Amino acid sequence: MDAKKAEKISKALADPNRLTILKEIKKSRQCLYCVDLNKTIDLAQPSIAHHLKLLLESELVTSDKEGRNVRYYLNNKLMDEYIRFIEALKI
Amino acid sequence: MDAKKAEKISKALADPNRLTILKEIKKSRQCLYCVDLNKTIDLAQPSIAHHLKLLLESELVTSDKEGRNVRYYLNNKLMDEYIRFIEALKI
DNA sequence: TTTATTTATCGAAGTTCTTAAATAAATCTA
DNA sequence: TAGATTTATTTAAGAACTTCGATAAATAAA
Repeated sequence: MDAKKAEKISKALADPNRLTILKEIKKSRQCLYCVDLNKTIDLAQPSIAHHLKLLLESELVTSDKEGRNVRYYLNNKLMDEYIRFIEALKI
Repeated sequence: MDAKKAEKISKALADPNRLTILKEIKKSRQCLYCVDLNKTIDLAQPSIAHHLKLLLESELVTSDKEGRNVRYYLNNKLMDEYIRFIEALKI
């Protein structure tokens, strides 16, 4: 992973609501419907949509559509790559 | 590590110049003088001082003074804690 | 087909971040 | 002590980010 990618992922992780979203996806086991987040997180719907978009753009999460719902998944592989980047910073 | 701390570290990592600084500290083996960064990074001195301050506040780096110079060190232990936080996000 | 539900987009306001010039503070050297 | 070097602080401008209301788009349900 290059620094530009690590920067983007770090940015995606640098917000309390986005960290909460990631935890919620994990809690939901494997996937999560967007509509459920609206109940959990105290933000207006467009704000949540915005955060999900950033998470998707960072590729930390993936998604697919099921009717009018959207399912979100954690990208464990990318998280591992990010971890390896941080590891490589260490002495 | 709690989410608030992880958020702060993520913020510290979410900038290209700060990532470069971390790499330079690593490259310098163990420690780095601030004055050397001014030669390596194409930023004004106050900007570099600002980034170093953020890195110190995140605790990703530590420092000590040697005369009028300042030495910077990577905080490997905190990096490990951060890595564990990311690990815990995975499913 | 009309209505309801879910998600996305646009635009604007407020906040935070990045950067650098000016300058101060600390310490070294001559 | 006077001047040079290194680092920190203040202030301000511009860029980027977060948030939400309004609204659009897509699809499901009645």
